[in-house]
Amino acid sequence: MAATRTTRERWIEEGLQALAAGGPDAVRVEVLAKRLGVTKGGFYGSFADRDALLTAMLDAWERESTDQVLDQVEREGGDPKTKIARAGALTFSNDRLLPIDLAVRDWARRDGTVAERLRRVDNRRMALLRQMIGTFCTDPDEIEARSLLAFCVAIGEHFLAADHGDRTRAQVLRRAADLLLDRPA
Amino acid sequence: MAATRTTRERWIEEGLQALAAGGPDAVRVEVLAKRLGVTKGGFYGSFADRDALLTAMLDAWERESTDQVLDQVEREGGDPKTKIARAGALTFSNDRLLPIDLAVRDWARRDGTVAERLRRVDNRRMALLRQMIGTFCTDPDEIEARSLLAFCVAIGEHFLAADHGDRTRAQVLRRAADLLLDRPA
DNA sequence: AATCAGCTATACGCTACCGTACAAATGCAG
DNA sequence: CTGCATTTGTACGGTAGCGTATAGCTGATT
Repeated sequence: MAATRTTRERWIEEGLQALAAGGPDAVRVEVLAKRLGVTKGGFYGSFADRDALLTAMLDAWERESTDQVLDQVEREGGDPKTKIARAGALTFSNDRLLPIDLAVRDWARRDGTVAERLRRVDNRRMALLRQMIGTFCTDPDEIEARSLLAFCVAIGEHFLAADHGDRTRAQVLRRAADLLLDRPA
Repeated sequence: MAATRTTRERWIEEGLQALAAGGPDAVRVEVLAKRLGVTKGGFYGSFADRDALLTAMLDAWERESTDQVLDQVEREGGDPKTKIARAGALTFSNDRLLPIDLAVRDWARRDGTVAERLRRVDNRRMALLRQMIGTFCTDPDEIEARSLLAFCVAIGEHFLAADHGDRTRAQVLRRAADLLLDRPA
């Protein structure tokens, strides 16, 4: 084969960038082509249509945000708190994955199949959070509540525009994490 | 004048519904016209262009989610906890306002002027939260952290797809609220 | 070097929109 | 009832995007 697989991945990657920057409506074949420095001619050799690209993008995103992150966490080892902290950092402090993640979340509100994928991803992340919070908290209901709070703040933070007076957002977040993780102020 | 003002508001309302259902890209003049049972002919009598409608929609949303909610809360009175709870309910349990709110949040990530409006709205809501949490918490840093947590969970909840085993989302949220508001389990 | 799969450019038809122009309908003021 | 302002329908030109067809190019295999 000549050079099949390089380009298919480049369409997906460029599509994910467009998704992150402008939502699913911004994923336009001709725009991606221009950004890749080609015309859309070859696109339909790799994908049946625009929808097939969107599906492939979601496949790539799902794989990258679960297995890939979890594999890396396991490989690097460490105690539970360290591991979960690293898993969080790999997703929510990742300049590449975070904007895609947020875009997918909004997309999921309008598309059932996207919501289904997001559910799979979020369930794996919640499992990690439960595990981490379970290291210092015994009541299962409270573990669940704290995990939800932690997840919601990790996501919701980016959808919130409020100021905090003298404090920076990062300072307030640090204090919030202290509360959730039962660390003394 | 014949019937100028009735229709302008109907365009805005239909636009907000479209925004809630499909994001800003779904606000299309010809689509709204069809849904209103007219053609787009009259649209350009009320609005210079599509962008003017988007601005008017944001004006209406901003007014409705701040002054209007706060006025109603003040009118009905009650102690601080009751008032803030009602303010929250008027926004986040409002089948009309909530989807618009979420759509605006995603929009704000991509548009500076929208982000600026959201900032104004969120700051007023945060002020309410601080006030409520200040009734039982004295450390200002902790008030800020708890307020942020509360706000993030109110928003983030809707961008999260995770399950909770036997529990319902509502049950977990109740327990999370207990934690944030220092209510014993 | 010849071959051939697979990318690339170009051109086409089609649809959905935007914004404009203008004539017809409509409904209120006097 | 008449006149006038405003809305409405229709038609138009223009842009952007999808998906198809097809011919040209390119680089790996033989």
